[in-house]
Amino acid sequence: MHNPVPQPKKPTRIQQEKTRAILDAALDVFSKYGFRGATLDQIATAAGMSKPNLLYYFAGKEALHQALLERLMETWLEPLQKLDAAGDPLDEICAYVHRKLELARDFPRESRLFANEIIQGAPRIADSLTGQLKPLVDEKAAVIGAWARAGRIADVNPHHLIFSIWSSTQHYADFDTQINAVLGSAYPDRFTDADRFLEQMFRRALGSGEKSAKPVVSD
Amino acid sequence: MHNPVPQPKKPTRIQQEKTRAILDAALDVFSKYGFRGATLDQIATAAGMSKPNLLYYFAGKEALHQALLERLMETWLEPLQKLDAAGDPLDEICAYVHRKLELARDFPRESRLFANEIIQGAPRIADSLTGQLKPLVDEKAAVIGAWARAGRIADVNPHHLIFSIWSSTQHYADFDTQINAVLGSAYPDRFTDADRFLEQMFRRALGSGEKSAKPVVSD
Amino acid sequence: MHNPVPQPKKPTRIQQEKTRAILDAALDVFSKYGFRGATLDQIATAAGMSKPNLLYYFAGKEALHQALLERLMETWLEPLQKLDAAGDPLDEICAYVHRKLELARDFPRESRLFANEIIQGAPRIADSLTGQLKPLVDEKAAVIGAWARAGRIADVNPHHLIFSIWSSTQHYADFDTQINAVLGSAYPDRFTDADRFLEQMFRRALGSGEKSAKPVVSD
Amino acid sequence: MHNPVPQPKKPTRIQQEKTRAILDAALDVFSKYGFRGATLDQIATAAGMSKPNLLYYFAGKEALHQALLERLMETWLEPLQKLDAAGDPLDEICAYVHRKLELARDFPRESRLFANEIIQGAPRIADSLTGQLKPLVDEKAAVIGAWARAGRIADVNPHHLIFSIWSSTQHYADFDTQINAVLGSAYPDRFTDADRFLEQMFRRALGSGEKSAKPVVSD
DNA sequence: TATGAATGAGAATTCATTCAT
DNA sequence: GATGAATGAATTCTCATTCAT
Repeated sequence: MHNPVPQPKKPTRIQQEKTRAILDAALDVFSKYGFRGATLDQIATAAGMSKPNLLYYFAGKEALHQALLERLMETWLEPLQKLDAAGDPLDEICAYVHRKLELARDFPRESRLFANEIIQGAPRIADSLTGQLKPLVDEKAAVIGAWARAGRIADVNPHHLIFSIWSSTQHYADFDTQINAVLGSAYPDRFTDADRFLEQMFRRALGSGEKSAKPVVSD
Repeated sequence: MHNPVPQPKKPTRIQQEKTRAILDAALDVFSKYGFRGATLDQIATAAGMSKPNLLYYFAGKEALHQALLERLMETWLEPLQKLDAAGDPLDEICAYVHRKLELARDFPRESRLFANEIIQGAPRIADSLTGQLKPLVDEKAAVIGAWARAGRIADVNPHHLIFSIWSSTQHYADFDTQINAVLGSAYPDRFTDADRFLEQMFRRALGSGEKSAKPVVSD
Repeated sequence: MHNPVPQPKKPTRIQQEKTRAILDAALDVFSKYGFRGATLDQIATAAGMSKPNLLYYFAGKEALHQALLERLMETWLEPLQKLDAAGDPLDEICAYVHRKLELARDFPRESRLFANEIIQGAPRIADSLTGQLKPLVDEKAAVIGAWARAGRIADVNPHHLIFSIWSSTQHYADFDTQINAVLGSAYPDRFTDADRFLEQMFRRALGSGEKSAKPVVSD
Repeated sequence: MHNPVPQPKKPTRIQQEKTRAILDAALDVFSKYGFRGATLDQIATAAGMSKPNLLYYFAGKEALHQALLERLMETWLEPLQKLDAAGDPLDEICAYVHRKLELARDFPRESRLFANEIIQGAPRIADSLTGQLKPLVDEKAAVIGAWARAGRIADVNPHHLIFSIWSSTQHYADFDTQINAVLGSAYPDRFTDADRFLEQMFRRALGSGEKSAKPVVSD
């Protein structure tokens, strides 16, 4: 009965623009208020259109949220996918940390949307977690585990290492408000410092002890 | 107009019990669904009473949420307050990590309530952040900074160190669903492994290089 | 989440009255406009209360409609259930016709509600049709069939006889508007004439030929 | 303001085809869901065109429904019009029954559309009922009445006889769902049996008693 | 003609809060 | 203290209709 813009062929220019505008507005609102807290009114207003018009492009609130999450998942998995078993262990891991931090800096709304969803039990994304995320994490954890067993990095639990990378980077997006409150808005360039700190931390934590090839120069 | 609890002097036992039950139920529901997603019906049912009865004890949804957050703030600040400038730097920091992880394990609902609030811009807790949290963090950051400058720990940015401790520990409460999805429900005792991993990580990251007093033997 | 008047014990007086008023109003409106055509606004207004108040007693439009249909089914089956295999065939059948016509006269709204539901494919009552109605009809059709085979009534198809009784009696309720238009509102006492006509018709149709025991005196 | 079909002179073939398609689709949908329950979306989809396109041919939902009813009325009156005062009374009446049953078999959607309209108070067809239907019925009732007074058929109330013919035949279209539920989908050829039954019934009911010219042999 | 786009007027339902007992 | 009853203000979603091309 609903007519979700039948575009078996090619989406019109106007469709693309509107869709983009809606998704952007929805990301804004959902990431700020959560699924239940967000209202279509807010989103429609933010997207510069009427509510029925918004519903002309997306079947409903749920569908809109879903569309956001789906687009998000790819972006979210990509940094870890790039972790290369053939690369230098420490460099690979630090590069991963770096990419994740960039994501937090450049896509904080996406990060918060994701965080909101997970915190509330992932009712709308649970499948992707076990279907896409888990296999990828297991695969990369195996890579890291192999590095550790080979003595190329310190002997750490790979899964928990990944968790600590996730949390310490995403924190800058998700808990932005708190960081602002603590650092003050005058604090310049928190991401540069965060990047430096995290690289230093993970490099030292994982470096195989005494022979830290690349001594981190902090400050 | 509203008469929260008539006698400020001695709250009846019944009053205390009811209040306790309501706060517990509210914590359950708010932490799971967020402020807007939670309904007084859910909370009242979970607390085993009628909605009007609940509203006899708390002036409204907002007030109930506020009460939870206020109680929470103390608990939340305590571990950091215990960080002792006079203690051994590494031990103090590791003890802090440990206490935070215990909080995440023992009070995951509180952690999620807090996370929900922060992610959504802390509309109801902003004052506490700048009024209570910031001063404390600044104070302890100064302590850590002094340790670093004295060469007693590695030269790290104290604020970002604190952020990384917060995030990597709270992650086990806030992103519990995701961790479950990745580790599988069969994974035993994730907190033990997390504790071991985090201690190892922070000890290596902060240890002043070659003379790591307490070499952590994981596994 | 919904609190459909938790009356595990005994419904309050006020509950009974309101429930009664709502069901009555709903019958009015549903029978006149069909399920989709009826609005809760209409029903609530007709019941003399606000829409949310109505929804305090019934979980929703669907549930309200369902409640009506369920109450209806009993009433609707009763006349046929009374058809007694041990009675005089013609008398039994004529009594059934009579009872059905009385129902049409006294409960036209119920009849129209039922008709509306059936005409539209019985989406909300299909189960009752095959679960309750069919067995009963089959049973009574067997009785009639036995009478016919025994030569106690004319040899008619019992199922189609039942259909003709249903249709010719319910017609006076369901097609009331049309009958009014044809007969004019001045026509007195259409049910008396209908009763006389139907009794005559079925008696002659079923009477075993020449020896019509009870000659019908029409006019 | 609205320009239904510009050229009243020669409707294009395309116009005719579209109009036909729309009316057919509308009949489908209206007869199944009632006026309020039907949506233009459904109808447009069923007619294989867009909603605005449909509205190019018909001024609105109301107008479309009206158009259907008007076309219907002729078809609906025809069988009764053919009742010939000069024919054999019993044969004429049975032929009428037969034609009505054929209509029910061949045009069940039309029958249900009509039934829906009447049951809901005929808000959109009341005029036709008193303007066209009533005169015709009165005329034919007079014919039947004359036959009865002349002793050519049993002495029955002509109007109620007509009602019983209407109801017992249309029942097979309008209450199709119920009949299916009772007879089961395996029941073959219900219209043949219905025809036999109804002919038998009306012939016996109207036959002038002892000298039933054409004894009906059922089964 | 035809259709993608847009919308205002409902309609169902939810929910925090108030009232009365 | 406690609760059944009630409601106004949303909030999501539907749908007939209109607009612009």
